Amino acid sequence: MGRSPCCDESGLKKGPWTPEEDQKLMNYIQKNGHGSWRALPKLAGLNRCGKSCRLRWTNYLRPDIKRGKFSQEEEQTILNLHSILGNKWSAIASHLPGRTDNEIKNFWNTHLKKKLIQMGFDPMTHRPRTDIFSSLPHLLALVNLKELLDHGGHTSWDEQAVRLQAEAAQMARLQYLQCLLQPPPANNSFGAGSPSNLNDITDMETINLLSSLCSYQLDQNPPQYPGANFEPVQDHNSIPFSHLPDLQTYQTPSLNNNKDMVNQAEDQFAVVLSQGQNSPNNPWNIPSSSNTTPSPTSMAPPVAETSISNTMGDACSTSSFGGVANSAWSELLLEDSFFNEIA
DNA sequence: AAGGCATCCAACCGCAGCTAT
DNA sequence: GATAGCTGCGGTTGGATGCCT
Repeated sequence: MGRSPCCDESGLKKGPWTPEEDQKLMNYIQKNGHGSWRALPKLAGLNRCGKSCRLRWTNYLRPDIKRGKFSQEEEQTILNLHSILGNKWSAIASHLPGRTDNEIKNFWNTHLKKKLIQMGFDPMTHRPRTDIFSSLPHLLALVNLKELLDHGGHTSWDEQAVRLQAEAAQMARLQYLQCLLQPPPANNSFGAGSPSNLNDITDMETINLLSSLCSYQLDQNPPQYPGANFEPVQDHNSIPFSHLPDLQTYQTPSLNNNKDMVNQAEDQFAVVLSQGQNSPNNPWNIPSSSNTTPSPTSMAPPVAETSISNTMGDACSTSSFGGVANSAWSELLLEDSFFNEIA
């Protein structure tokens, strides 16, 4: 497998393109097509290597390139596709007309990745980070500052630290549970401990987590996730992804009945398990269509995921965890109000 | 106003896959 | 099958710009 020597050749210009060079390249390609990139520079009268010409054309000069800020829809598409495809920028770009792989890659690295990290999600797996406790000192500092500002510092540091540790543990449980409830990407390249197939979520640990989660005393001293003090959403139009199940207002008859919540969630698992991996209720079914760009009306998750997530949402809205632990967590990354609170 | 720092993004580098010989 | 050449892709770099002190 030989490497192209073109860029190593001396005497060829490198660096930013001048308007004159752009014009030469455009004129040539519009007349003749690019043909062989290696031969193109000479034919077009450019002192560049073919690779540089190709890059300049595909990333900048191509007439169908869309410029400007990424829309929220595009952001969402990138998030969705990246959760399935990983760093396959060209594949992702093929679903975003007018956007180049380079542009998407830059956008990911400068915006979306940071959002995920700050939210406590692993940008590679799109799942909650398991090392949540490593960020505890930072969270403690944030919340302590907030407490001081809100309440004049009536709570001691130790008391807050103890409370926050309990809350962080609870949140870790929530995130882990949510991790289990999410479908894995196609290549399934997660680290140790991630569920690799449906059977992996049937263990007692999952059920114990559910029980633990639901037995938490939500009505007494509801936990406060730093920066996530959400008021119930009144204006649905203010949510950028209003097509999603509304977790704040969704009500089940068993909202305050922990036992029913556990039963409901376990029943949901049972349905999925009894119907097997190919069940339409199985949230682990990955859409096979190559055109995965979601339309607003097709964004609702599979039945099982919706139901369980709503169960989670009930608990979460009661416990002020709302924005963090629902199954549509990625949508929240785009909700600036939420993100700014965290930051 | 000026210097330092952070962010953005166009462009480069090097590897991998494919095809031709 | 081995080798060479070409293209595409993803990671990284560095200059330009903006922001902060």
